[in-house]
Amino acid sequence: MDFNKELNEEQLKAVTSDDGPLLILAGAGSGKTRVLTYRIAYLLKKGLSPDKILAVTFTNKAAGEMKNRLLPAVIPWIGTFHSICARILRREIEQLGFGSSFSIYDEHDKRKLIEKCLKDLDIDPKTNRPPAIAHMISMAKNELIDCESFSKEATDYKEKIAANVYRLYQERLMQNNALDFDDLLMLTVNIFELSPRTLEKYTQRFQHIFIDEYQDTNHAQYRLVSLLAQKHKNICVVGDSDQSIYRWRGADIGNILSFERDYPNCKVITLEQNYRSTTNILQAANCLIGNNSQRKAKNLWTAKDKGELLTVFEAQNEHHEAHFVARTISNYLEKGASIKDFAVFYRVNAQSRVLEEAFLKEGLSYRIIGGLKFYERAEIKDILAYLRALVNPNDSVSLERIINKPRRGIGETTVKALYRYAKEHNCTFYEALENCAEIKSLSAGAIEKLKAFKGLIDKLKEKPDARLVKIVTAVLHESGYLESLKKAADMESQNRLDNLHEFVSVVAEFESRNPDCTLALFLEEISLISDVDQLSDEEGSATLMTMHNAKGLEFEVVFVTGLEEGLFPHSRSMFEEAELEEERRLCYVSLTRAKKKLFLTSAYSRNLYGTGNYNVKSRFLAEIPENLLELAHAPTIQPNLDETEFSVGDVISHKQFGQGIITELKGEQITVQFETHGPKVLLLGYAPITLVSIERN
DNA sequence: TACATCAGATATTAG
DNA sequence: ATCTGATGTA
Repeated sequence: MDFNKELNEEQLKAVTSDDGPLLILAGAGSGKTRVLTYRIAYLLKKGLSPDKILAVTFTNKAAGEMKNRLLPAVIPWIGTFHSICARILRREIEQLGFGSSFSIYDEHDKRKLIEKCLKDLDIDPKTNRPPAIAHMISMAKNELIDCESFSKEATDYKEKIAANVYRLYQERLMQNNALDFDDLLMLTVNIFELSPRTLEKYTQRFQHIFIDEYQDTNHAQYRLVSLLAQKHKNICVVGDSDQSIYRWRGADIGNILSFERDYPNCKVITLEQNYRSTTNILQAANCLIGNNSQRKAKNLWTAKDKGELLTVFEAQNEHHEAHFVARTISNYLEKGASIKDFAVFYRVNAQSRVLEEAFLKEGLSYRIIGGLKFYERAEIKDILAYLRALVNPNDSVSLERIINKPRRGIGETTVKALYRYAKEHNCTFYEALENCAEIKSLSAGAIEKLKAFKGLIDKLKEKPDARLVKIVTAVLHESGYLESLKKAADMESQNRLDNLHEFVSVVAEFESRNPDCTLALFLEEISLISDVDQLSDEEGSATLMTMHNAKGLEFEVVFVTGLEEGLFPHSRSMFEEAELEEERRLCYVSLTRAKKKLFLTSAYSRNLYGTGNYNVKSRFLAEIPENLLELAHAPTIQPNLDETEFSVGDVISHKQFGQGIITELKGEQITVQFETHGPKVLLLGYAPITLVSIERN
């Protein structure tokens, strides 16, 4: 690393700045990752020991990249907040009464448990929706509010209900020796606040702390950082308030805005030169974000050329839009472009399917980041539940999941009887299973089946030191899981078998990377994996992902799709100013991912979740100066209309524009004179129209 | 008592 | 499209 050669003046200042609090306000594409890694390298060169550093990144992938760049130094404490907290908790959580082999519950497990709590508290899930309650609990945890204080401060009816659920939910988590994602943060803070000795151990160790994407930290993370940094005050945070997009997850933009107040003697360095995008792209982004009132103005600039204009395409519907994207990429490829340089962003995962279809039709290879995640597929969750149950027998959510998978004739009534027994005897679900013979209400047959199940678990548990692959294959075979899928012999089961096969190779691969890894550590790692973590630097495909996942990435050519009111900005976030501004920041993040060329697409009509919508163009399009935009000429398409043929003179009906008469037919283009909207050119095969009457001479 | 089947509600963004 | 709850059946 040649600091003087590879860094600009401000970057160099940031890298070589003295000890003490340091705030780096880094605009999009201003080289913040580089600055962060170089600063760490600089400190190492000055003699700082690598194990005195704590570096928090937003994804594990970013952590991996940083590690690679810093080779040969090995920095043991680099990771996301969640993975670092999990690591601390494995060592310290016994202070709070949990066991160190706790399970980590994902959103799905959490929802199951909350639904169960509602049932036990006799709360109607129709009037008190589990997701809403889960959200309230999650927000409370992010604010470090425990159920006692939550209960005390609950004023309205809904809050009081949520407070009761919170209490029971927390109780159940403890019984199951399980933590949800929010607990990882909250409990770590709790330990540090309860035990000054423990805190001392870590503040002593972490002489230099680095936090990336500081604008997206929530209160719990903020508190954690404050506690850890209080001793040495060598805290370097990097972020950009214009890129804060996780308010809905508790992120508080105020954390970065008040850093200077929190650390009065801090040094502030602003990085305003963008090295990524063309002037046009950057100007578009700057103008857009200028519409936010809650922000500190800054002037992001680039030395690059103007580059091309941003291309706007207004599609008839989502298929047309997807086709445009795929076709446009094809055209680039014919001219020699490389497919890995293309990315398509969308607001909601549900948009990906149509894009996927278009890519398949066009013969383009693509990969989708996020969406239906590998580890969320039922069969994978099943095998993971087995593994979790082996590590943590208290985990009743996992036990219940597998108790009748594959079918062993243990039904709902039996499971309920076990829960009742556990409650009456104040013991765990597993202990109820152990003592199932004592349960009066169970038939001899049911008891036999339960005993057989418990025997299976115990047998699998016998080899805790075996190799991971061995344990996994033993689970798959001895549980009868594989066999039952093979017997089913339909397409879906075959698919599941393939996925399980893939899972075994994931395990094998993991094991070869971490030779003496335990099952518990393996489980922890995969529950904290993020979507972008799985994004490899693959050469042969375009990337499809949500705008949220795009944070921190860059591509030569970017398509931002679905620029329609109600979708982007999303209907759930367009009526409150703070939420709307977050949508705009999300748009800003999306635009600034592009290096050379940006396409912005929208559709007149869009089918989402099975119902049609007619949307107007997103306000974000209007916020970009017109002189930076050009309209796309639609690429040639193959009309895919077969049943109905149209002729000049026919009356057609369009859901948005109403009735109209066809005045011209030219190839796949039809011109329609609408009664109320005037003339429009629509594309046959994509236009959402139906024939009303035929008027031909 | 377990399980197949069907109708009906429900759906942002994510570690 | 996917999951839940109700209903019918062995």
